[in-house]
Amino acid sequence: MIANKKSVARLSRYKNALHRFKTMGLVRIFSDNLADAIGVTSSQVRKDFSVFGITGSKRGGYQIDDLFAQLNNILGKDQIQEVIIAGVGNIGAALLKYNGFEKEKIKIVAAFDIDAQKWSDTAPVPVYSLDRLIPFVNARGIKIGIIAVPESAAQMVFDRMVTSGIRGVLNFAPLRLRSPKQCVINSVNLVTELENVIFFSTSGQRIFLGELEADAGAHQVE
Amino acid sequence: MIANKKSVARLSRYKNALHRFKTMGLVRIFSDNLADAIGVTSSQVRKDFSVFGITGSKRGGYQIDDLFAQLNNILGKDQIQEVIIAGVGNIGAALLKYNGFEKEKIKIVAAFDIDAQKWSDTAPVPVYSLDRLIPFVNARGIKIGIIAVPESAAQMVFDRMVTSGIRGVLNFAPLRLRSPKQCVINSVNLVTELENVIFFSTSGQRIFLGELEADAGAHQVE
DNA sequence: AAATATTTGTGAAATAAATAACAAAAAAAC
DNA sequence: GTTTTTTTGTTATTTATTTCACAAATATTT
Repeated sequence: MIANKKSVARLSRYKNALHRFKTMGLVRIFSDNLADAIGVTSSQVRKDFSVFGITGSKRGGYQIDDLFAQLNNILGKDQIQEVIIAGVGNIGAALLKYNGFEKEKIKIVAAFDIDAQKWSDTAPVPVYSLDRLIPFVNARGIKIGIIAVPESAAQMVFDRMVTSGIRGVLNFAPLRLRSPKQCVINSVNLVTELENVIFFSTSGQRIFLGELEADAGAHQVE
Repeated sequence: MIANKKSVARLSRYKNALHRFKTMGLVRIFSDNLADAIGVTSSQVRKDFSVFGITGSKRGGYQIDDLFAQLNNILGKDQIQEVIIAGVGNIGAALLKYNGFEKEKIKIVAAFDIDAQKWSDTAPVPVYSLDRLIPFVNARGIKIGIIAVPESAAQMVFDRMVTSGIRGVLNFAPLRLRSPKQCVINSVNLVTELENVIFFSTSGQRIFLGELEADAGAHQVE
């Protein structure tokens, strides 16, 4: 099984589309439908499934419930994933309130901030001092963290996360994090994402965009 | 000039690193330094520059000020880009307050929401009824929009944006937008980004991650 | 029950992207 | 002023990803 980042991201998108097909009352689905729903080719869908060992039935397509279960299994949805956030500023606070995670069995169990004003034991998701990050993560065995602190604090926070046993980080700070220990990092830079839109919609680069059904989902409709 | 999404995203990252080098007092820089700063190879840096027609001096490297100006020029930073947001929920509100856009000459000039409670003419960035989106964008000639509304409203909002003349959209709703008119779409799905981290940090996929210095910046440090 | 139509699964081919390699240029050293 | 060293710019190579194409399988129709 040789997965790449894009194929995993697509699995997530298939699952999303699948959910909508299911609510529409469908029971089975074909690679063609999924392809159309997320904007890739049907070959791509089948190849992705092949990579992850997902199989359907020839001529019969895929049973939605079954496919859904397989995707959830691959994406680690058999159990709730506990996640922590460092930084309760604009982005951190938005993620805390965001209700899209819950239905994906992702649970933000705590947030940490340097600002005492933000601390709260009683909030729906408690907010603690950054000093409590390491013991908390250690004690709870949390493996995933989100970095939503300013750039200047990001490396320090990341170091603490890695020290405390976190193995994967979603990073919103615009810099390259470094660590002596192994840790998966996925960085999202909102400014860059917007700059991309600006570049491709204002430059004469139209021709090449059609092929740009890329990672984050950039595409051009005709 | 054959740009792809990744190369444009990297330009943005080079610029960021460059800014830090400049504040450190440096005047010139080599492809090696930039590569190290953002985590790619120096070949990649030079190749990117080559694609966009950026040149330095052999053995002399690049003058930071000059390079900075060229990058800004390519990324359309010679003039302020006016942007609107649809949806003032968690993510929309966070983006409104986010101060990372301003220094990139991106200005959010208005937001639109269906909820009258959120309307305000006097806020730093005014929030209007969604009904005012089309005339506002039309009158001001806005070309870039951000979609931060729930999935169920996203297609409708997108249609209005395209109708009103918007040519590029940064979309946070988890679905594929469709339009009969040409429009650049860049979709960011926060759940998917986090799922990616979870997948690669919990599965035994370590081996392939090293090569995964991908689009959104995912990488694994040793 | 046989014939037909459709869709999967997967290697092969094509395309795209990243890295390596190195000649040419220009600082720096001598 | 010549030699040496270093770094760019670009072409060639390698690696990664997507698409094509079609045999094999199985619903559906007759």
